[in-house]
Amino acid sequence: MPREIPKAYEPQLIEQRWAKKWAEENLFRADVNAPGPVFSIVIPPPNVTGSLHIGHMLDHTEIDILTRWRRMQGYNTLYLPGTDHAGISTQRVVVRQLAAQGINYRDLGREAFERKVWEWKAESGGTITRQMVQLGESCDWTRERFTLSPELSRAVTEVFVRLYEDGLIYRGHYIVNWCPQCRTAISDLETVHEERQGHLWHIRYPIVGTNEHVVVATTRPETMLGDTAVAVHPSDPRYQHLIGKMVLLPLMNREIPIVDDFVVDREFGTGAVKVTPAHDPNDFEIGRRHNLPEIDVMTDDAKMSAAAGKYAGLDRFEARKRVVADLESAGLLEKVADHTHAVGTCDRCGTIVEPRASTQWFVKMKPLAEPAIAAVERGDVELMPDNRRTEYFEWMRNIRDWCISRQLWWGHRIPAWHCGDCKEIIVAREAPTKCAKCGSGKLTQDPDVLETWFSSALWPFSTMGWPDDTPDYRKYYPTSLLVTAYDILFFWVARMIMMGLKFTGQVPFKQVWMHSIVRNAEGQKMSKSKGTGIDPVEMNEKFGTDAMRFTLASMAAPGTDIVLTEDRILSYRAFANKIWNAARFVFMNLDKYEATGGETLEALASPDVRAAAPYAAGAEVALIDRWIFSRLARATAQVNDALEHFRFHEAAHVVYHFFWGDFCDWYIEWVKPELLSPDRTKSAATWKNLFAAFETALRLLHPFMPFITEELWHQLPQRECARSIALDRFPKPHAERIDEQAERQMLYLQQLVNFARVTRADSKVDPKTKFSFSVGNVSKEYVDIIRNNLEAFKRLGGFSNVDFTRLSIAPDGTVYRTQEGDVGLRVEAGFTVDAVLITAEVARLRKDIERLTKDVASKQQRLEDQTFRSRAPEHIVKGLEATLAERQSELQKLKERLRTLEKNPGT
RNA sequence: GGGCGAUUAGCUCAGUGGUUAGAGCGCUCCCCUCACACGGGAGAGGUCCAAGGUUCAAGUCCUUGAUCGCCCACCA
Repeated sequence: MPREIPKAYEPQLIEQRWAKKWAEENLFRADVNAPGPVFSIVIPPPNVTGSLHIGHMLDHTEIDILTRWRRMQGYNTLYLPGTDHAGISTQRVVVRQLAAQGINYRDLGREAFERKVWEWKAESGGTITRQMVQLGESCDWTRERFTLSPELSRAVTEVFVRLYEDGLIYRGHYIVNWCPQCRTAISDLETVHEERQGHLWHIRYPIVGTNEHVVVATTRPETMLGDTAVAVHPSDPRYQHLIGKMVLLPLMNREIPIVDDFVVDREFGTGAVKVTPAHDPNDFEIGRRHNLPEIDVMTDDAKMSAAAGKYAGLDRFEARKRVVADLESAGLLEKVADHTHAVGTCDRCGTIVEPRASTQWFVKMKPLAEPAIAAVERGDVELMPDNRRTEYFEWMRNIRDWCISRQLWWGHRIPAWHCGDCKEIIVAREAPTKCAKCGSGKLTQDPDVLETWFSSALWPFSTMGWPDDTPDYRKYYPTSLLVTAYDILFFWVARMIMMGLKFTGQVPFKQVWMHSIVRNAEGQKMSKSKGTGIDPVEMNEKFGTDAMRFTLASMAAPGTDIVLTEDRILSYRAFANKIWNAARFVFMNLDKYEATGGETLEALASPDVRAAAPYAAGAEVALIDRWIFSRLARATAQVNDALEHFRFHEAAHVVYHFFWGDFCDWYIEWVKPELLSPDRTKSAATWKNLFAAFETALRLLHPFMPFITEELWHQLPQRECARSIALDRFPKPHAERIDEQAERQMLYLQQLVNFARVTRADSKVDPKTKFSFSVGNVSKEYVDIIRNNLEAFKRLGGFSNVDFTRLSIAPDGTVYRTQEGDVGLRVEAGFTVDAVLITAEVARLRKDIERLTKDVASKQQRLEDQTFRSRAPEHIVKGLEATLAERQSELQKLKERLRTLEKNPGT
């Protein structure tokens, strides 16, 4: 029955179909009872608000390639999908949406708002998982997780309570980074420092009871409204006499002391610093040491508060202008200098963060960090690439306590209750009914939620059912590998290691592979919101997911960031098209073969066709078949090795060149006529070999291009694992099929064919022009090779006949060149050599001679060098000697050829 | 202020101390040959950022510098 294969490869027609089927059939469902070593991997959970961007696509491509590869190798595989509730991001999205409807979320109230978010999540929260299904990612959808689900929330509460009980969580009043837009505290990591052009204002503070003043310098003049001291260095001679005196705070007319403190840098500014304990981390510490009051002069949304006197109600930057203007008119502004400094901005919204004293929950990190450092030092967790280890250690050794509370409504509510009567704080797994201390029933739960990364830190074990001891947990934890971009090493990876060790006593994953970030042509991080990104969904629709995956894999070399361009994707789409058409060739010929009564398909389709390859038609296996299976075995081994080491680009490169270069350009072209040969023995053997090679190549390609390989696989008359190629086995490296001799001999024939093509191209004759080929002083081995492969050799080289009778190279040859050592050949062409050929040939000869002469000279010199001979390993010296001999002989022949041409330009 | 990375063909990038430094795209020439013009064939194109050093041998290791980029950092 003829197979219907559309002429052009159209990924749109096949990808959706398979994606749907794979998901519907739960094809990639993990089974704890299945045999094989475990390969488990949890997805870095994308934001539930999100849609797939190019970074996810890279991440997921790498994960899916590895997962499919391991699965095909017989591993018990789990790729666990899920999403993150993404506290701030999600809340912002819904707040904005409500605002668009004219609703202020605060008016709605907490519970109603939370309901709105859940509604929103139910409606539009699944975008990214839908996209993942469309991409055909081989994850187990029955195990999909969400950080804010009841199950995972239970794990979060458990962790919080235990950390609190262990004294590792505390509530305290400190300076935190406050985002006035998100109206919450954010962690140090969520604060992005940006260099900004600003000013340094020098302000005179009059000293009480004198006509003197002290000049302080500040980048944030509006905070002076909250100043409670001026500080100088204890041993600064300029200010010794002022320590202990009072200054009159301008504009506020408040008397504040001059204190001495070691943190003051005498070199900076004037050496005197205004102290605003409520709005600066340094000042906060000074305030603590000197018992200074804190005056918070701002509100949650960074307007000036009542404490700012007449500036109350102004936006902080407006207040800055007014304060500066007022100081100036009071004659208290000494000077304004340009000053570049780092300004903290909110990771999520870009708003300038306000350092602000506030009461928050913190995790004490040192005790958690120590074992996590040790685990990486021991190699229990392998961080790769290696240079990331340094970063990790550096950060972990200088780790600071982690502010985990957020003034948001969307997230895990902190499991702490405040007693309205005695102010006791009760941290518990379940809501208490009365105060543990005073028995009061007036308990209110802490309003704050935990920051998103707190629950993410538990992801590798919370997803496995922890704190229960579940079969999944026992089977798949610790996970085998984490694949993620390097930019969340601190946010996520480090915290997972700490939490994993603390709560499971094990590392959460054995290996971490941190890949690069994808950038656009301008080198910026791709971002949908900035419009600078390549949208992977669009690209997938345009070029196909397979092409997109292959492109990303081919560019995923470690070290540098990836710059993605459309023409690159296009070239891998062409590769997919090539695969498609190779398959068409196979299938069309198979139809013809069947129609002419060829061997039954059963023979070809037998499961062990691939195991027993290569096949012989007669007494011996043909050179071409030995060769292709050797190449295939080599490619397989290389792919395995590359993937073991996360060298996706190398693996992609290998399969690309195997399939296109070896399989299509040479193998298929070579065996073409034999497929329909009337000699049934021959055609049957050829078919078996072609089948085995093609089918194996599809399996080799499958992890990289799952859709096209699945589609074509199902057109094959194969029987084993008929359900999906993804459940079949990955090719074996078959070391016994690697055949150096066959590869060398094939290379020789390829060179001869290539030589004929060059001659044809240079001479500008009709490409169909046939040459007659004559063998010169070719050794018997190679004469036999030509003889044994005569049909293909003549066809691919375009030779009308091959003359084996001459035993020496004729001096009147039209074209003459050497290839293999002493091997020569001669081509007689049935055309008149014209000037173009001569010119081209002479030019090339001269160039080659020049290059070779230099090369030979340098090699001779090397070999004469006694130090080289005595110190270099023997195989290097021997190799060099052999190469030199080869080059010398080649050079000699080129020179002869040049002389012939010059002497006899007419021939 | 620390730390990290990059600099190789026109472009985007590989390159694991060793013998003539590679790929894809682009470019030039020829070919719509019955799987594929998303194709076939043949080419051109590189003082590997600079200067020193280590080594028998350096694109590769070391030092310094230049340029670009990133990360970390409470200097007002």
